[in-house]
Amino acid sequence: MGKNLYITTAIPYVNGTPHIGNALDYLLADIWTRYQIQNGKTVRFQIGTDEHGNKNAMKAAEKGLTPQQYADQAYLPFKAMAEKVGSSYTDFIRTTDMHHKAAVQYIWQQLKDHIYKDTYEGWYCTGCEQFYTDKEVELNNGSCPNHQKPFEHLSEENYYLRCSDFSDEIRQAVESNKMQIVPEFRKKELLEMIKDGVKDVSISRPRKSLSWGVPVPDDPEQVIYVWIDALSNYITVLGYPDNVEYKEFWPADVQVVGKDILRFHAIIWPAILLGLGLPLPKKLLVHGFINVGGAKISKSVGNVVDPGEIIDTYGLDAFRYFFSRHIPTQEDGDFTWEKFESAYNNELGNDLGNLVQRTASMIKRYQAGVIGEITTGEHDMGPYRAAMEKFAFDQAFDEIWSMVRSLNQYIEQVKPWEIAKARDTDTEAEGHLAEVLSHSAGALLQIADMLVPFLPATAKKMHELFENGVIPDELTPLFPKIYKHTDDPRATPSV
RNA sequence: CGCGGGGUGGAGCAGUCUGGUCAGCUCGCGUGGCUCAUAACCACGAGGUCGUAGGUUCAAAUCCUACCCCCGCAACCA
Repeated sequence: MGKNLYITTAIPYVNGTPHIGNALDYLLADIWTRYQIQNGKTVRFQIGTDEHGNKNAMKAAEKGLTPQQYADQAYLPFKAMAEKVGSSYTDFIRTTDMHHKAAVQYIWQQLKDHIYKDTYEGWYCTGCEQFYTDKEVELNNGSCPNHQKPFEHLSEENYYLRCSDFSDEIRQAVESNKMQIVPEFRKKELLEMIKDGVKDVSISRPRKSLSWGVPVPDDPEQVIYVWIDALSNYITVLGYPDNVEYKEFWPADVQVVGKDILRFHAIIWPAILLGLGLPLPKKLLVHGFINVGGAKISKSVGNVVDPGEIIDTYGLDAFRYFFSRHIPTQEDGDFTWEKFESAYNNELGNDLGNLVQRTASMIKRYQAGVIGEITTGEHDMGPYRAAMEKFAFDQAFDEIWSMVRSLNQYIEQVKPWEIAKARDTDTEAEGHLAEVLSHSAGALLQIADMLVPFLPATAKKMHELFENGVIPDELTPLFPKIYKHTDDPRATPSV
């Protein structure tokens, strides 16, 4: 049985700071990974950084560093971010790794039959050192907005990858779900895009316009452009080509990508793989963007949300909770501090946290903390698993929460506090009470199991609390109330 | 007529393929209950012409037609 699974995340360009979109990538992949591990699978989970390109070279020059020196520090915040959101990644790849660079050149050579040289013509700004599309030129009335200089019509030599060689194969793979694009509407979008075939893509730049990158083999005047360099990380990180262990993990089971980079992953990347004679990834999970208060996140608007700030204030599990339940996995989602805090206080605090608290507290109060024989929860895991399999994490949470609600209702119905009182007069009450409480503990353990992929720390605390048979002396609330962005209902109303 | 997604009580959504059992869920709001618990939990309730206008049908949120509005994509924009 194929027990080895592989999940990848897009590697961000290090020119810039990690943002919440990167965090979402890491989080989604991590949830899936933890779920699979919980089910006994072996999972490789890759993350990494894209470190070549002009922008990095320019940044480096500004700081008086070599590009490599710059990259050596610029990738660290991304690594820190992945760790901050609790990503249990197994591999971190940098495109400046020696092995990666060598592998990229090897890949180029393998693709030679599909590579040709051609002349690219377009509008160039000498200030930006890059080409602009006709549309952009038109939009800016023919001169570069950054440099106030007219665009020049230039031509340069580029190597091209003949993606068109693979048009039919790619389309067929998408249509048949051999390479499944999730969600379905992204698949439609893509099929529409490639219905007339896929276009060839330029995969190199002259050294003069791209100084920082992997040289094209046998042509020192050309440097490999981002596509082959960055996309191939998904296999080079596994050791491709020399370490045959890669075969145990490739093809990837899931590749997590943002909606903005779907087409690179669904067109160029498959073309590269097909050219190499490698199988295509089984699934591309396309997630949406996160808005803040209904607006796009942008630095100029000043509505940038720092995942670190959320985590430092509310805790890691609270962050993971909101972004996996209230940001739909496959569509755009909306973040506001008010929504976040309300979900934290009401759902995590009241529903789950309080349930754990009241159960533990009753066991302590009525049975000196001794739980007795725990009845395993019997909730039907089918719908939960189905939701997990199709990356409907919000639906998985709905399942978990319906269990939380049921348990609260159950406790309300059987009223353990009354049974406890009845013990003086009723000889059967003692046993009945023990049964009720151990049933509750069992249900909570099952809830904890379902929370493992999402809220690992919370799940662990719940396990520790109930599975040893004895409730520890000190009970600390799982999610203490925090009112920084919403009104505190406990506050004395000002008259 | 570029392509795709969507418009359901104050907010966020499900239901639409396979018409009736649909007007549902969560949050918020109101009333009551309870006291084990993090002012929590439980019950009940108010609130919607299911974007608009036509049509098909015994019956439409669900099918058909037209229109309005929002959003995404439209290939080198990491």
